[in-house]
Amino acid sequence: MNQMQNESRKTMILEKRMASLSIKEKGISVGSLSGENWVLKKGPWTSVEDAILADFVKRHGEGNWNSVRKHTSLSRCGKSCRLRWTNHLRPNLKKGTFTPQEEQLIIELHAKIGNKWARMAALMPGRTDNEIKNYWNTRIKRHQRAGLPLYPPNIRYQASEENQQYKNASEHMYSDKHPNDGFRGSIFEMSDIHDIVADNFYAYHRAFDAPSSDVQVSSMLCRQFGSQNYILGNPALPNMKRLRDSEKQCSGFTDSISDEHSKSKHIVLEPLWKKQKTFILGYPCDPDHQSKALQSSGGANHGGHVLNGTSSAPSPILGASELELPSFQCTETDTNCCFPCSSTLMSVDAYGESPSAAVSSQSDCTSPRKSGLLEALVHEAQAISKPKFFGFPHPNASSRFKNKATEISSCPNLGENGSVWPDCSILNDSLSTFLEHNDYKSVTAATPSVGLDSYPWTCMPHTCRMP
DNA sequence: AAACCCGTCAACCGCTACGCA
DNA sequence: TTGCGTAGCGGTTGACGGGTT
Repeated sequence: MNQMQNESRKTMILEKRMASLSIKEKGISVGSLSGENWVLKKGPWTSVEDAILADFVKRHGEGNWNSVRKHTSLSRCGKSCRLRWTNHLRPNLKKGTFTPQEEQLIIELHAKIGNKWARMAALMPGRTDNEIKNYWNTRIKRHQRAGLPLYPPNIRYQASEENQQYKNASEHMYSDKHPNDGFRGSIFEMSDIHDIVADNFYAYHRAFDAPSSDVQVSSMLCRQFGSQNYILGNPALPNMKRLRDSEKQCSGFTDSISDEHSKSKHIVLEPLWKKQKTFILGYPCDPDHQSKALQSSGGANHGGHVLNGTSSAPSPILGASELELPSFQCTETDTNCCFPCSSTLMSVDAYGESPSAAVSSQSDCTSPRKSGLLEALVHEAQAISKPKFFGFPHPNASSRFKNKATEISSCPNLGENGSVWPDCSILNDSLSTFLEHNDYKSVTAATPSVGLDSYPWTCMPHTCRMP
Protein backbone atom coordinates (compact mmCIF):
# COMPACT_ATOMS: atom_id res chain seq x y z
CA MET A 1 0.00 0.00 0.00
CA ASN A 2 2.74 2.37 1.03
CA GLN A 3 4.62 1.37 -2.02
CA MET A 4 1.69 2.29 -4.21
CA GLN A 5 1.39 5.64 -2.51
CA ASN A 6 5.06 6.25 -3.04
CA GLU A 7 4.79 5.40 -6.68
CA SER A 8 1.86 7.62 -7.35
CA ARG A 9 3.64 10.42 -5.51
CA LYS A 10 6.65 9.87 -7.71
CA THR A 11 4.47 10.07 -10.78
CA MET A 12 2.91 13.26 -9.55
CA ILE A 13 6.30 14.80 -9.09
CA LEU A 14 7.36 13.77 -12.55
CA GLU A 15 4.21 15.10 -14.07
CA LYS A 16 4.57 18.37 -12.24
CA ARG A 17 8.07 18.63 -13.59
CA MET A 18 6.77 17.93 -17.04
CA ALA A 19 4.05 20.50 -16.68
CA SER A 20 6.54 23.09 -15.61
CA LEU A 21 8.45 22.79 -18.85
CA SER A 22 7.74 25.42 -21.41
CA ILE A 23 6.08 24.56 -24.67
CA LYS A 24 9.40 24.99 -26.39
CA GLU A 25 11.23 22.78 -23.94
CA LYS A 26 8.64 20.09 -24.44
CA GLY A 27 8.98 20.41 -28.19
CA ILE A 28 5.29 20.05 -28.64
CA SER A 29 3.01 21.02 -31.41
CA VAL A 30 -0.34 22.45 -30.57
CA GLY A 31 -3.61 21.57 -32.19
CA SER A 32 -7.18 21.08 -31.32
CA LEU A 33 -9.47 18.15 -31.45
CA SER A 34 -13.20 18.44 -30.99
CA GLY A 35 -12.88 21.81 -29.43
CA GLU A 36 -10.50 20.61 -26.79
CA ASN A 37 -6.93 21.81 -26.99
CA TRP A 38 -4.35 19.14 -27.20
CA VAL A 39 -0.67 19.00 -27.70
CA LEU A 40 1.31 16.31 -29.33
CA LYS A 41 4.98 16.12 -28.88
CA LYS A 42 7.31 14.72 -31.49
CA GLY A 43 11.00 14.21 -31.58
CA PRO A 44 13.43 12.85 -29.05
CA TRP A 45 12.21 11.70 -25.69
CA THR A 46 13.38 13.32 -22.51
CA SER A 47 14.29 11.38 -19.40
CA VAL A 48 11.25 12.80 -17.67
CA GLU A 49 9.00 11.47 -20.37
CA ASP A 50 10.73 8.13 -20.16
CA ALA A 51 10.13 8.00 -16.47
CA ILE A 52 6.47 8.82 -16.87
CA LEU A 53 6.01 6.19 -19.50
CA ALA A 54 7.88 3.57 -17.52
CA ASP A 55 5.75 4.37 -14.55
CA PHE A 56 2.60 4.07 -16.61
CA VAL A 57 3.61 0.65 -17.85
CA LYS A 58 4.47 -0.39 -14.36
CA ARG A 59 1.04 0.51 -13.15
CA HIS A 60 -1.12 -0.39 -16.12
CA GLY A 61 0.94 -2.89 -17.99
CA GLU A 62 1.83 -2.86 -21.63
CA GLY A 63 -0.72 -2.15 -24.28
CA ASN A 64 -3.48 0.37 -24.46
CA TRP A 65 -0.91 2.89 -25.51
CA ASN A 66 -3.42 5.48 -26.51
CA SER A 67 -4.55 5.76 -22.94
CA VAL A 68 -1.13 6.92 -21.85
CA ARG A 69 -2.09 10.44 -22.76
CA LYS A 70 -5.29 10.16 -20.74
CA HIS A 71 -3.64 8.81 -17.63
CA THR A 72 -0.48 10.84 -17.62
CA SER A 73 0.69 14.25 -18.64
CA LEU A 74 2.61 12.77 -21.54
CA SER A 75 1.87 14.48 -24.80
CA ARG A 76 2.83 11.61 -26.98
CA CYS A 77 0.69 9.57 -29.28
CA GLY A 78 0.17 5.92 -28.49
CA LYS A 79 2.36 4.80 -31.30
CA SER A 80 5.21 6.87 -30.07
CA CYS A 81 4.80 5.48 -26.56
CA ARG A 82 4.74 1.92 -27.75
CA LEU A 83 7.84 2.46 -29.81
CA ARG A 84 9.70 4.14 -27.02
CA TRP A 85 8.84 1.36 -24.63
CA THR A 86 9.63 -1.39 -27.07
CA ASN A 87 12.90 0.01 -28.27
CA HIS A 88 14.28 1.70 -25.20
CA LEU A 89 12.50 1.25 -21.95
CA ARG A 90 11.40 -2.31 -21.64
CA PRO A 91 13.47 -4.44 -19.35
CA ASN A 92 16.17 -6.82 -20.51
CA LEU A 93 17.07 -4.74 -23.48
CA LYS A 94 20.53 -5.40 -24.67
CA LYS A 95 22.22 -2.23 -25.74
CA GLY A 96 25.43 -1.84 -27.60
CA THR A 97 26.94 -3.45 -30.60
CA PHE A 98 25.97 -6.85 -31.80
CA THR A 99 28.17 -9.74 -30.83
CA PRO A 100 29.69 -11.79 -33.63
CA GLN A 101 27.21 -14.53 -32.78
CA GLU A 102 24.35 -12.15 -33.10
CA GLU A 103 25.69 -10.84 -36.37
CA GLN A 104 25.95 -14.33 -37.69
CA LEU A 105 22.44 -15.07 -36.58
CA ILE A 106 21.11 -11.99 -38.30
CA ILE A 107 22.82 -12.94 -41.51
CA GLU A 108 21.42 -16.41 -41.40
CA LEU A 109 17.98 -15.27 -40.49
CA HIS A 110 18.01 -12.68 -43.18
CA ALA A 111 19.08 -15.26 -45.67
CA LYS A 112 16.09 -17.28 -44.67
CA ILE A 113 13.33 -14.85 -44.05
CA GLY A 114 14.42 -11.58 -45.56
CA ASN A 115 13.45 -8.25 -44.11
CA LYS A 116 11.33 -9.64 -41.32
CA TRP A 117 12.85 -7.54 -38.62
CA ALA A 118 10.27 -8.21 -36.00
CA ARG A 119 10.58 -11.92 -36.46
CA MET A 120 14.29 -11.71 -36.18
CA ALA A 121 13.96 -9.61 -33.07
CA ALA A 122 11.70 -12.21 -31.57
CA LEU A 123 14.54 -14.66 -31.93
CA MET A 124 17.13 -12.40 -30.46
CA PRO A 125 16.47 -11.67 -26.85
CA GLY A 126 17.08 -8.10 -25.89
CA ARG A 127 17.29 -6.86 -29.43
CA THR A 128 14.73 -4.78 -31.22
CA ASP A 129 13.57 -4.92 -34.77
CA ASN A 130 14.76 -1.38 -35.24
CA GLU A 131 18.25 -2.24 -34.13
CA ILE A 132 18.42 -5.21 -36.42
CA LYS A 133 17.04 -3.26 -39.31
CA ASN A 134 19.51 -0.47 -38.83
CA TYR A 135 22.33 -2.91 -38.49
CA TRP A 136 21.35 -4.66 -41.66
CA ASN A 137 20.92 -1.48 -43.66
CA THR A 138 24.28 -0.26 -42.50
CA ARG A 139 25.77 -3.57 -43.39
CA ILE A 140 24.25 -3.45 -46.85
CA LYS A 141 25.75 -0.06 -47.49
CA ARG A 142 29.12 -1.10 -46.17
CA HIS A 143 29.21 -4.22 -48.25
CA GLN A 144 28.03 -2.43 -51.34
CA ARG A 145 30.75 0.10 -50.95
CA ALA A 146 33.35 -2.54 -50.43
CA GLY A 147 32.05 -4.67 -53.24
CA LEU A 148 31.53 -7.53 -50.86
CA PRO A 149 28.85 -10.16 -51.04
CA LEU A 150 26.01 -9.67 -48.65
CA TYR A 151 26.12 -13.20 -47.39
CA PRO A 152 29.29 -15.01 -46.50
CA PRO A 153 30.23 -17.91 -48.74
CA ASN A 154 29.27 -20.58 -46.24
CA ILE A 155 25.74 -19.33 -46.10
CA ARG A 156 25.55 -19.03 -49.84
CA TYR A 157 26.82 -22.53 -50.25
CA GLN A 158 24.41 -23.85 -47.73
CA ALA A 159 21.60 -22.08 -49.47
CA SER A 160 22.25 -23.42 -52.91
CA GLU A 161 22.72 -26.89 -51.53
CA GLU A 162 19.46 -26.68 -49.71
CA ASN A 163 17.78 -25.42 -52.78
CA GLN A 164 18.88 -28.46 -54.69
CA GLN A 165 17.81 -30.76 -51.91
CA TYR A 166 14.53 -29.04 -51.73
CA LYS A 167 14.00 -29.48 -55.40
CA ASN A 168 14.86 -33.13 -55.38
CA ALA A 169 12.81 -33.88 -52.34
CA SER A 170 9.89 -31.95 -53.68
CA GLU A 171 9.96 -33.87 -56.93
CA HIS A 172 10.13 -37.12 -55.12
CA MET A 173 7.63 -36.39 -52.44
CA TYR A 174 4.92 -34.88 -54.55
CA SER A 175 5.18 -36.67 -57.78
CA ASP A 176 2.00 -38.57 -57.05
CA LYS A 177 -0.74 -36.20 -58.09
CA HIS A 178 -4.21 -36.31 -56.64
CA PRO A 179 -6.83 -35.30 -59.08
CA ASN A 180 -9.65 -33.41 -57.55
CA ASP A 181 -12.84 -32.80 -59.36
CA GLY A 182 -13.96 -30.17 -57.02
CA PHE A 183 -11.36 -27.85 -58.16
CA ARG A 184 -12.03 -28.05 -61.82
CA GLY A 185 -13.40 -24.96 -63.29
CA SER A 186 -10.88 -22.99 -61.41
CA ILE A 187 -7.99 -21.74 -63.40
CA PHE A 188 -5.88 -24.25 -61.62
CA GLU A 189 -5.92 -27.94 -62.02
CA MET A 190 -5.80 -29.68 -58.72
CA SER A 191 -2.46 -31.13 -59.53
CA ASP A 192 -1.14 -27.66 -59.98
CA ILE A 193 -2.61 -26.62 -56.71
CA HIS A 194 -1.10 -29.65 -55.20
CA ASP A 195 2.27 -28.85 -56.61
CA ILE A 196 2.12 -25.31 -55.60
CA VAL A 197 0.86 -25.94 -52.12
CA ALA A 198 3.35 -28.69 -51.76
CA ASP A 199 6.12 -26.53 -53.05
CA ASN A 200 5.22 -23.84 -50.69
CA PHE A 201 4.87 -26.23 -47.86
CA TYR A 202 8.12 -27.81 -48.57
CA ALA A 203 9.81 -24.53 -49.03
CA TYR A 204 8.58 -23.54 -45.67
CA HIS A 205 9.45 -26.85 -44.23
CA ARG A 206 12.91 -26.72 -45.66
CA ALA A 207 13.45 -23.29 -44.38
CA PHE A 208 12.13 -23.69 -40.92
CA ASP A 209 11.86 -27.19 -39.83
CA ALA A 210 15.57 -27.43 -39.96
CA PRO A 211 16.11 -31.02 -40.86
CA SER A 212 19.44 -32.50 -41.74
CA SER A 213 21.75 -29.90 -43.12
CA ASP A 214 19.61 -26.99 -42.29
CA VAL A 215 20.51 -26.77 -38.71
CA GLN A 216 22.72 -23.84 -38.63
CA VAL A 217 20.24 -21.34 -37.41
CA SER A 218 18.58 -23.73 -35.09
CA SER A 219 21.79 -24.95 -33.66
CA MET A 220 22.80 -21.41 -33.17
CA LEU A 221 19.59 -20.72 -31.38
CA CYS A 222 20.22 -23.70 -29.23
CA ARG A 223 23.74 -22.58 -28.55
CA GLN A 224 22.45 -19.23 -27.58
CA PHE A 225 19.36 -20.12 -25.71
CA GLY A 226 19.18 -23.81 -25.31
CA SER A 227 20.85 -23.94 -21.99
CA GLN A 228 18.36 -21.79 -20.26
CA ASN A 229 14.93 -22.86 -21.33
CA TYR A 230 14.66 -19.80 -23.38
CA ILE A 231 11.12 -19.00 -24.28
CA LEU A 232 10.66 -18.07 -27.86
CA GLY A 233 9.73 -15.53 -28.91
CA ASN A 234 11.35 -13.00 -26.92
CA PRO A 235 9.46 -12.79 -23.68
CA ALA A 236 10.50 -9.24 -23.25
CA LEU A 237 9.06 -8.21 -26.52
CA PRO A 238 5.81 -6.58 -25.64
CA ASN A 239 2.52 -7.48 -27.06
CA MET A 240 3.63 -10.19 -29.29
CA LYS A 241 0.11 -10.54 -30.43
CA ARG A 242 0.91 -11.56 -33.89
CA LEU A 243 3.38 -14.02 -32.65
CA ARG A 244 0.92 -15.33 -30.18
CA ASP A 245 -1.64 -15.68 -32.89
CA SER A 246 0.82 -17.57 -34.87
CA GLU A 247 1.61 -19.72 -31.94
CA LYS A 248 -1.98 -20.84 -32.00
CA GLN A 249 -1.34 -22.04 -35.43
CA CYS A 250 2.20 -22.96 -35.00
CA SER A 251 2.75 -23.64 -31.39
CA GLY A 252 5.66 -25.90 -31.91
CA PHE A 253 8.21 -23.23 -31.76
CA THR A 254 7.95 -22.40 -28.13
CA ASP A 255 7.80 -25.96 -27.15
CA SER A 256 10.51 -27.12 -29.36
CA ILE A 257 13.26 -25.03 -27.93
CA SER A 258 12.81 -26.10 -24.41
CA ASP A 259 12.21 -29.63 -25.42
CA GLU A 260 15.56 -31.27 -25.27
CA HIS A 261 14.56 -33.92 -27.71
CA SER A 262 13.47 -31.65 -30.43
CA LYS A 263 16.04 -28.97 -30.06
CA SER A 264 17.89 -29.85 -33.14
CA LYS A 265 15.04 -31.21 -35.14
CA HIS A 266 12.01 -29.09 -34.82
CA ILE A 267 13.03 -25.57 -34.49
CA VAL A 268 10.07 -23.99 -36.10
CA LEU A 269 10.45 -20.33 -36.51
CA GLU A 270 7.60 -17.96 -36.19
CA PRO A 271 5.42 -18.64 -39.16
CA LEU A 272 5.83 -16.57 -42.21
CA TRP A 273 2.35 -16.61 -43.45
CA LYS A 274 1.32 -13.49 -41.64
CA LYS A 275 1.49 -10.60 -43.95
CA GLN A 276 3.16 -12.50 -46.65
CA LYS A 277 1.85 -11.56 -49.99
CA THR A 278 2.10 -14.94 -51.42
CA PHE A 279 2.39 -15.66 -55.01
CA ILE A 280 1.92 -19.29 -54.45
CA LEU A 281 -1.68 -19.22 -55.45
CA GLY A 282 -2.07 -15.59 -55.83
CA TYR A 283 0.37 -14.79 -58.46
CA PRO A 284 -0.68 -12.79 -61.42
CA CYS A 285 -3.15 -14.80 -63.34
CA ASP A 286 -2.13 -13.89 -66.75
CA PRO A 287 -2.42 -17.35 -68.24
CA ASP A 288 0.67 -16.99 -70.31
CA HIS A 289 2.67 -16.29 -67.30
CA GLN A 290 1.03 -18.86 -65.21
CA SER A 291 2.23 -21.68 -67.25
CA LYS A 292 5.62 -20.15 -67.32
CA ALA A 293 5.52 -19.79 -63.63
CA LEU A 294 4.53 -23.34 -63.10
CA GLN A 295 7.22 -24.51 -65.39
CA SER A 296 9.85 -22.36 -63.99
CA SER A 297 8.93 -22.36 -60.37
CA GLY A 298 11.01 -25.46 -59.84
CA GLY A 299 12.30 -24.27 -56.59
CA ALA A 300 11.65 -21.47 -54.30
CA ASN A 301 13.80 -18.74 -55.49
CA HIS A 302 12.16 -15.48 -54.95
CA GLY A 303 12.52 -11.85 -54.89
CA GLY A 304 15.54 -9.74 -55.37
CA HIS A 305 16.13 -6.41 -53.85
CA VAL A 306 16.58 -3.61 -56.21
CA LEU A 307 18.13 -0.42 -55.18
CA ASN A 308 18.77 1.91 -58.03
CA GLY A 309 20.05 -0.91 -60.06
CA THR A 310 22.54 -2.02 -57.53
CA SER A 311 22.19 -4.84 -55.15
CA SER A 312 20.99 -4.48 -51.70
CA ALA A 313 19.55 -7.09 -49.45
CA PRO A 314 18.88 -10.14 -51.50
CA SER A 315 15.83 -12.10 -50.86
CA PRO A 316 15.81 -15.00 -48.57
CA ILE A 317 18.03 -17.43 -50.18
CA LEU A 318 15.88 -20.42 -50.43
CA GLY A 319 12.49 -21.75 -49.81
CA ALA A 320 11.37 -19.20 -47.35
CA SER A 321 8.75 -17.30 -49.17
CA GLU A 322 10.00 -13.82 -48.99
CA LEU A 323 7.16 -12.03 -50.49
CA GLU A 324 6.66 -8.84 -48.74
CA LEU A 325 9.33 -7.11 -50.55
CA PRO A 326 10.86 -3.85 -49.68
CA SER A 327 9.80 -1.07 -51.90
CA PHE A 328 12.80 -1.43 -54.06
CA GLN A 329 12.28 -5.05 -54.71
CA CYS A 330 10.77 -6.85 -57.61
CA THR A 331 7.09 -7.11 -57.00
CA GLU A 332 4.24 -9.08 -58.31
CA THR A 333 3.29 -6.14 -60.43
CA ASP A 334 5.98 -7.15 -62.81
CA THR A 335 3.75 -9.16 -65.01
CA ASN A 336 6.61 -10.72 -66.80
CA CYS A 337 7.77 -11.78 -63.49
CA CYS A 338 5.17 -14.28 -62.52
CA PHE A 339 6.99 -15.21 -59.44
CA PRO A 340 9.12 -12.71 -57.82
CA CYS A 341 11.57 -13.26 -60.41
CA SER A 342 14.96 -14.72 -60.16
CA SER A 343 16.06 -13.08 -63.32
CA THR A 344 15.47 -9.87 -61.58
CA LEU A 345 17.89 -11.07 -59.04
CA MET A 346 20.38 -11.71 -61.71
CA SER A 347 19.92 -8.37 -63.25
CA VAL A 348 20.03 -6.34 -60.15
CA ASP A 349 22.63 -8.07 -58.19
CA ALA A 350 25.50 -5.98 -59.23
CA TYR A 351 28.07 -8.18 -57.65
CA GLY A 352 26.49 -11.32 -58.95
CA GLU A 353 26.78 -12.50 -55.43
CA SER A 354 23.25 -13.15 -54.57
CA PRO A 355 22.91 -16.76 -53.67
CA SER A 356 19.62 -16.81 -55.42
CA ALA A 357 21.33 -16.11 -58.62
CA ALA A 358 22.64 -19.61 -58.49
CA VAL A 359 19.22 -20.98 -59.22
CA SER A 360 18.00 -18.26 -61.43
CA SER A 361 18.63 -20.06 -64.61
CA GLN A 362 15.60 -22.14 -63.86
CA SER A 363 13.46 -19.28 -64.75
CA ASP A 364 12.92 -17.79 -68.09
CA CYS A 365 11.16 -14.80 -66.71
CA THR A 366 12.36 -11.53 -67.94
CA SER A 367 12.18 -8.52 -65.83
CA PRO A 368 11.24 -5.17 -67.20
CA ARG A 369 13.80 -3.74 -64.87
CA LYS A 370 16.42 -5.14 -67.08
CA SER A 371 15.53 -2.69 -69.73
CA GLY A 372 15.41 0.44 -67.75
CA LEU A 373 13.40 2.39 -65.29
CA LEU A 374 11.01 3.95 -67.75
CA GLU A 375 10.08 0.66 -69.23
CA ALA A 376 9.70 -0.77 -65.81
CA LEU A 377 7.28 1.96 -64.93
CA VAL A 378 5.27 1.42 -68.07
CA HIS A 379 5.28 -2.24 -67.33
CA GLU A 380 4.06 -1.74 -63.85
CA ALA A 381 1.32 0.53 -65.03
CA GLN A 382 0.16 -2.17 -67.37
CA ALA A 383 0.34 -4.73 -64.68
CA ILE A 384 -1.76 -2.70 -62.33
CA SER A 385 -4.52 -2.45 -64.88
CA LYS A 386 -4.78 -6.21 -65.13
CA PRO A 387 -6.66 -8.42 -62.76
CA LYS A 388 -4.08 -10.12 -60.70
CA PHE A 389 -5.69 -12.76 -58.62
CA PHE A 390 -8.57 -15.04 -58.53
CA GLY A 391 -9.59 -18.37 -57.18
CA PHE A 392 -10.31 -18.70 -53.49
CA PRO A 393 -12.21 -17.86 -51.51
CA HIS A 394 -15.62 -18.87 -52.67
CA PRO A 395 -17.98 -15.91 -52.76
CA ASN A 396 -20.21 -17.53 -50.22
CA ALA A 397 -17.50 -18.33 -47.80
CA SER A 398 -17.86 -16.64 -44.49
CA SER A 399 -15.82 -13.57 -43.86
CA ARG A 400 -13.99 -15.51 -41.25
CA PHE A 401 -12.76 -17.81 -43.91
CA LYS A 402 -12.09 -15.01 -46.30
CA ASN A 403 -10.08 -13.23 -43.72
CA LYS A 404 -8.17 -16.33 -42.96
CA ALA A 405 -7.72 -17.14 -46.58
CA THR A 406 -6.27 -13.80 -47.35
CA GLU A 407 -3.83 -13.88 -44.59
CA ILE A 408 -2.42 -17.21 -45.40
CA SER A 409 0.25 -17.83 -47.82
CA SER A 410 2.36 -20.73 -46.97
CA CYS A 411 1.65 -24.20 -46.03
CA PRO A 412 3.59 -24.50 -42.86
CA ASN A 413 2.60 -28.06 -42.36
CA LEU A 414 1.82 -27.49 -38.79
CA GLY A 415 -1.08 -28.69 -36.80
CA GLU A 416 -2.07 -27.78 -33.33
CA ASN A 417 0.48 -28.18 -30.61
CA GLY A 418 3.19 -27.79 -33.13
CA SER A 419 2.65 -31.16 -34.59
CA VAL A 420 3.87 -31.60 -38.06
CA TRP A 421 1.50 -32.82 -40.67
CA PRO A 422 2.80 -35.94 -42.24
CA ASP A 423 2.18 -34.80 -45.73
CA CYS A 424 0.33 -32.26 -47.69
CA SER A 425 -2.18 -34.59 -49.25
CA ILE A 426 -4.47 -33.67 -46.43
CA LEU A 427 -4.68 -30.29 -48.03
CA ASN A 428 -6.36 -31.72 -51.03
CA ASP A 429 -8.95 -33.40 -48.88
CA SER A 430 -9.61 -30.19 -47.11
CA LEU A 431 -9.88 -28.25 -50.28
CA SER A 432 -12.26 -30.67 -51.83
CA THR A 433 -14.30 -30.83 -48.66
CA PHE A 434 -14.60 -27.13 -48.65
CA LEU A 435 -15.59 -26.99 -52.26
CA GLU A 436 -18.03 -29.80 -51.88
CA HIS A 437 -19.86 -28.29 -48.95
CA ASN A 438 -19.05 -24.71 -49.55
CA ASP A 439 -18.65 -24.44 -45.84
CA TYR A 440 -15.50 -23.92 -43.95
CA LYS A 441 -16.81 -25.77 -40.92
CA SER A 442 -17.09 -28.92 -42.93
CA VAL A 443 -13.39 -28.85 -43.37
CA THR A 444 -12.67 -28.99 -39.70
CA ALA A 445 -15.37 -31.58 -39.33
CA ALA A 446 -13.56 -33.65 -41.86
CA THR A 447 -10.31 -33.14 -40.10
CA PRO A 448 -11.39 -33.07 -36.46
CA SER A 449 -7.92 -33.07 -35.09
CA VAL A 450 -7.53 -29.60 -36.35
CA GLY A 451 -8.77 -26.49 -34.71
CA LEU A 452 -10.74 -23.99 -36.67
CA ASP A 453 -8.07 -21.43 -36.32
CA SER A 454 -5.19 -23.62 -36.97
CA TYR A 455 -4.87 -25.92 -39.78
CA PRO A 456 -6.91 -25.74 -42.89
CA TRP A 457 -6.80 -22.05 -43.34
CA THR A 458 -3.16 -21.89 -42.74
CA CYS A 459 -2.69 -24.27 -45.55
CA MET A 460 -5.41 -23.08 -47.84
CA PRO A 461 -4.39 -21.40 -50.97
CA HIS A 462 -4.38 -17.81 -50.39
CA THR A 463 -5.90 -14.82 -51.76
CA CYS A 464 -7.43 -14.16 -54.84
CA ARG A 465 -9.85 -11.88 -56.29
CA MET A 466 -13.50 -12.65 -56.05
CA PRO A 467 -14.96 -13.84 -59.34
C1' DA B 1 37.35 27.34 -37.93
C1' DA B 2 33.90 26.29 -41.05
C1' DA B 3 31.74 23.47 -44.30
C1' DC B 4 30.80 19.19 -45.79
C1' DC B 5 30.25 14.24 -45.74
C1' DC B 6 29.01 10.04 -43.81
C1' DG B 7 27.37 6.62 -40.50
C1' DT B 8 24.38 5.61 -36.85
C1' DC B 9 20.39 5.72 -34.38
C1' DA B 10 15.85 7.20 -32.95
C1' DA B 11 11.56 8.36 -34.32
C1' DC B 12 7.92 8.94 -37.59
C1' DC B 13 4.74 7.53 -41.28
C1' DG B 14 1.77 4.71 -43.95
C1' DC B 15 -0.22 0.58 -44.27
C1' DT B 16 -2.28 -3.73 -42.75
C1' DA B 17 -4.26 -6.97 -39.56
C1' DC B 18 -6.80 -7.81 -35.59
C1' DG B 19 -10.39 -7.50 -32.07
C1' DC B 20 -14.55 -5.98 -30.62
C1' DA B 21 -19.01 -3.77 -30.40
C1' DT C 1 -21.51 -8.48 -41.20
C1' DT C 2 -19.50 -4.19 -40.82
C1' DG C 3 -17.11 -0.36 -39.15
C1' DC C 4 -13.98 1.54 -36.04
C1' DG C 5 -10.17 1.82 -32.90
C1' DT C 6 -5.81 -0.18 -31.79
C1' DA C 7 -1.47 -2.60 -32.38
C1' DG C 8 2.25 -3.85 -35.01
C1' DC C 9 5.37 -3.99 -38.98
C1' DG C 10 8.58 -2.28 -42.27
C1' DG C 11 10.31 1.63 -44.86
C1' DT C 12 11.87 6.20 -44.56
C1' DT C 13 13.44 10.41 -42.60
C1' DG C 14 15.94 13.48 -39.79
C1' DA C 15 19.03 14.66 -35.97
C1' DC C 16 23.40 14.24 -34.35
C1' DG C 17 28.24 13.31 -33.83
C1' DG C 18 32.68 12.31 -35.67
C1' DG C 19 35.84 12.57 -39.37
C1' DT C 20 37.68 14.88 -43.43
C1' DT C 21 38.62 18.63 -46.51
